[in-house]
Amino acid sequence: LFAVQDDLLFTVQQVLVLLHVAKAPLSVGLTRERIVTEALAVIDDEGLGSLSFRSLARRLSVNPTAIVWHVGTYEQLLSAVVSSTFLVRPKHEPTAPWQARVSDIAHSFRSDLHRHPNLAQLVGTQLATNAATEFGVFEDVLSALTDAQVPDESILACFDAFLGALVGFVVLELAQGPKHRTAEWAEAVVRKQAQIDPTLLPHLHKHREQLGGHLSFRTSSGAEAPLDDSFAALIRILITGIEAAARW
Amino acid sequence: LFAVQDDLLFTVQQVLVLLHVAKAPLSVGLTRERIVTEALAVIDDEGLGSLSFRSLARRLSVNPTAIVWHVGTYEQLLSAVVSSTFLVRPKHEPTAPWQARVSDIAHSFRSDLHRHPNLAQLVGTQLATNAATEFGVFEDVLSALTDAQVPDESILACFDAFLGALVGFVVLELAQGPKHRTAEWAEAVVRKQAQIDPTLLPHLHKHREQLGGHLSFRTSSGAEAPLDDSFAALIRILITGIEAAARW
DNA sequence: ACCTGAACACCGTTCAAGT
DNA sequence: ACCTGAACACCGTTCAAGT
Repeated sequence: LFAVQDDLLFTVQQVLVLLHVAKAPLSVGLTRERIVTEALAVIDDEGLGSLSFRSLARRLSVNPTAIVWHVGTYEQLLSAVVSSTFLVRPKHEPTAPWQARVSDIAHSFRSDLHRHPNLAQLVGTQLATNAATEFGVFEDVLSALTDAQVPDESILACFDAFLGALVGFVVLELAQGPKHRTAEWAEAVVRKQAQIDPTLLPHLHKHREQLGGHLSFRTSSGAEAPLDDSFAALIRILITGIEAAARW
Repeated sequence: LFAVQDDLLFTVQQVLVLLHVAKAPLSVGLTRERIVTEALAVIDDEGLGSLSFRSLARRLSVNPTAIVWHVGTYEQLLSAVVSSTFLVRPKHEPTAPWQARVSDIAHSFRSDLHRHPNLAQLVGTQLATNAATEFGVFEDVLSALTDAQVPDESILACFDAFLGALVGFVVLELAQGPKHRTAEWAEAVVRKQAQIDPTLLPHLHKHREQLGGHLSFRTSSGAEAPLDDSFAALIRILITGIEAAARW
């Protein structure tokens, strides 16, 4: 009995906490986790613009300030939501060739973000997630680059290049159109494409039929019209580019 | 005199407008252009978070609703600011090899955005700029890809891949850290890096000394600590990747 | 420890009114 | 045409107070 004294002391503390809770039945059982989950649901269903402490508070039937107590500032809530989405991530066994592993990582990241399109603008702009995300993916990428025989002097530059291109592409792919007057805007975009001058912009004019669905010319987000072929091309380009980096 | 009747009629209208203005000396001479310029100044100096119709109105000594009348909604103001930044862009003469031209485009885009780092989050998330931006750059990219002998079936996929990687990388590079408690956050990031397990994450552990300045591990934005080497690596990777795309 | 409630200093947007 | 002013329906965050 005396041998477990430390454990007992700790238990006494826990009991005191429990009594405290019992004395205060107004505690609604609000958790940081519940808040983050609900916030993600709001972002997915209604968009980032509809998320606020006050709207969250209404859905959770609590006072807005109760949320502040749990998650801190609004900025911290957002980065908590982002990192909660990318927490679980299977570490790849390094049996397959590095090209296949890199391609796997890329496609799985993209489908993760496509599941929460409204999160893209946060991933692109928030540096705050750096402290929270798991390191597994980054180990996998670095392992693949090592297997690709990229020299040590340039391996981290290639690391940045790959991750930046990958994440950046998907973020841009999922960029959103304007909230209001989308119809007029879409018309304006199409009208401007129709006016492409054959002599001034011959190459754009040559491919003008297919241009509509591509970057800087499309009228719908990647959430509705995913750029599958373009992403496949990017991965292919990156892989052959990294293959060449072994001879730098 | 009668031959220029149309012109005269138009002039009469203009005179009426001028009289109208003369009768209303309260018109402060507020222009859409002045508003956009001032908005960009606010974004550059104090960050996007400090920009609002009301703060702009104070700086311009007008009523907030006067701004609404000129630029429309807040969202439209933002996309006006973005497109105003990327309006002037010299068209490259297609004399140099396509690799050099593509590299030029990439570096000039990056230095443009580095001049306005706080604009990056808008470029990454706004699709609305599509209607406003000049088509010159896109023609140049497509021209380069044609010279690279990328087949017609995959040229637009490569177009997306290149632009997405380029713009996406720079947007991520310029991502901002948290506004408050940046010191504690930076400590947390560094502390987590120090705890990298050599057996679980061997590759990260091997390069742990250099990791601090790179994507997903840095504590400062690309505005303060630009990722020059990483960007150079990206361009090199993309170019050799596109070279291979000719044989797809 | 966990939550309420009031208060503060903000927002974008609409709409009627002035000149 | 261009701008003011009031009003509406929102915000995040602080801080004292309750249990």
